[in-house]
Amino acid sequence: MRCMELFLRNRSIAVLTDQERERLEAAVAERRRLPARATLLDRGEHLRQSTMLVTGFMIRYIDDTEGRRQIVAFHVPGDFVDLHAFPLHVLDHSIATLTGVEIGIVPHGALKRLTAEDPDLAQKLWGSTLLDAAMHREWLFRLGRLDAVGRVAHFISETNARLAAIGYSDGKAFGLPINQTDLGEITGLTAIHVNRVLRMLREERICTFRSSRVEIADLPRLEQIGQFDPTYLYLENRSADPASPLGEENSNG
Amino acid sequence: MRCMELFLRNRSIAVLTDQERERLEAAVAERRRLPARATLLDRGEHLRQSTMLVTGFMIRYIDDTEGRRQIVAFHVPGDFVDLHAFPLHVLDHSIATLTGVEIGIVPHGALKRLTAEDPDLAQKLWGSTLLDAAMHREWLFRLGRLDAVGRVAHFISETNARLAAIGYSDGKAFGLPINQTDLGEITGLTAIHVNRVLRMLREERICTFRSSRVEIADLPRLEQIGQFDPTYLYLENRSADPASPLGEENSNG
DNA sequence: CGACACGTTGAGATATATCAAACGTGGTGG
DNA sequence: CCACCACGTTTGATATATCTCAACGTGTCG
Repeated sequence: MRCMELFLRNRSIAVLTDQERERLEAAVAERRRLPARATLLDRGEHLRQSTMLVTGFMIRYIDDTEGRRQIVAFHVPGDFVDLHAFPLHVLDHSIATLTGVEIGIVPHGALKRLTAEDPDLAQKLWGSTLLDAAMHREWLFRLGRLDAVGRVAHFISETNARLAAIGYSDGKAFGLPINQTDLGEITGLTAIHVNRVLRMLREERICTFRSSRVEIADLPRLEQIGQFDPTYLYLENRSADPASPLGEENSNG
Repeated sequence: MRCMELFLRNRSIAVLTDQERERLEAAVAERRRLPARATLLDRGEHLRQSTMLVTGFMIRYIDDTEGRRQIVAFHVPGDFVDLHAFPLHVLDHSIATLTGVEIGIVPHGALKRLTAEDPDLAQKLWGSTLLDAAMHREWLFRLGRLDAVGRVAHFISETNARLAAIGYSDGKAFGLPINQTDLGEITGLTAIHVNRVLRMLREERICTFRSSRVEIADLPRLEQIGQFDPTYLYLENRSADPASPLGEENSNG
């Protein structure tokens, strides 16, 4: 797949023209693979390039003084994982892979040229980083206002919607290559409590999460428990682009 | 004071040239006052302008289904409160004043022109919205990984650092015009528990918060309890710009 | 002076964390 | 092919942080 294939797919703001997508594709200097559970970069590093996630899953996180981490973002294919390093230069958090990934490297010099030449594209790139900020805010809501079940339900609902937008979920089932510890680091819970929450969701016939696969039995109920309202994702519609050649290749464990 | 006086003051990324600041100042179409505890805009509104906060304090927040709100951002003078509405058009949260405020209104048309003509300025504006995103991430860390005392200590430390950067704190005391309920909505706690946390901080001689004024007795201790590391604020240095004509005018109740 | 917002305190309930242990299960080496 | 190991999951018992409910105090402003 081409690097920029999924970038901003199905987002209502910042719809890329074919030409813009072409230009971004041309800005990719290098394509690389990384193994699962590898650190891409650490907090404080100075960056001269940004990373487009083409396949696989990544996270951004902040460690506390005892080394326990808080995951602050979960990334899916098509996410420009650290585009914010272009204006910011130094990042305040670390980035790691969850699965094996394919990434495209875009040098900041190329971005500088692109954005200087094309203010519309610049604004769309800007907008794409603000989608992450919108997600951060929703995560703040999740941590600050929802209880354990709500948080897990919210995360699953959100991920379902995001994956559906890029053709990785059919709307009720998808591969989610994380374990219960990760889920705890996302939702601010212990892995043990996550386990109990998952059992509850399973027993209530709302949703199951086993061997890296989510199956949603009762989506309305799940979204209601998570108080999930997808407007903050700025999605065009909630189904995948049928032109997008994505099948069942996403169930990686 | 001029509208853009404090914008990006003492931030290590995105240092504005005098000319850039002048241009932004010229883009201000209107200056306005709003009373305390007033809604500036509601989630979902379509915006054609953005708001520079000149004096006073504002918040951004998301309501849950029962109307309890989670504050997702706290804004101080010099913050471009909803600049992200320029690329995003529609916001996913509401914005309100805490105190009476003076604001400067900047039409998106003017921003469109400025950013098209001046890619460097565009990148700095972009960067300024990413500072908010960095703060969101730190807030996620706060909610996800810190206990009640830690969260309150972190917020006070952060606010101290931000206010010091614009000359509103001398490094250990500042006006903070919020009540304990607000503090609970920021830290994901009940007002009652915030009260107990504050008592603890007071009794331990770390910090007091009374009648809208914070006095920090033991800053290292406070910052350690809050695991506060200010790198995510991207501050040039931690003291105020001495050229900035700010005195004791900030203790509003 | 009374009303109202905000702060303070106490007692009890509850959600989540912690500690400890057992249970798969897939992968690896013998 | 089997034994074993590492990792993730599951469960139980107990501890603890925070919430909830209820009441009372305090200051400010009309």
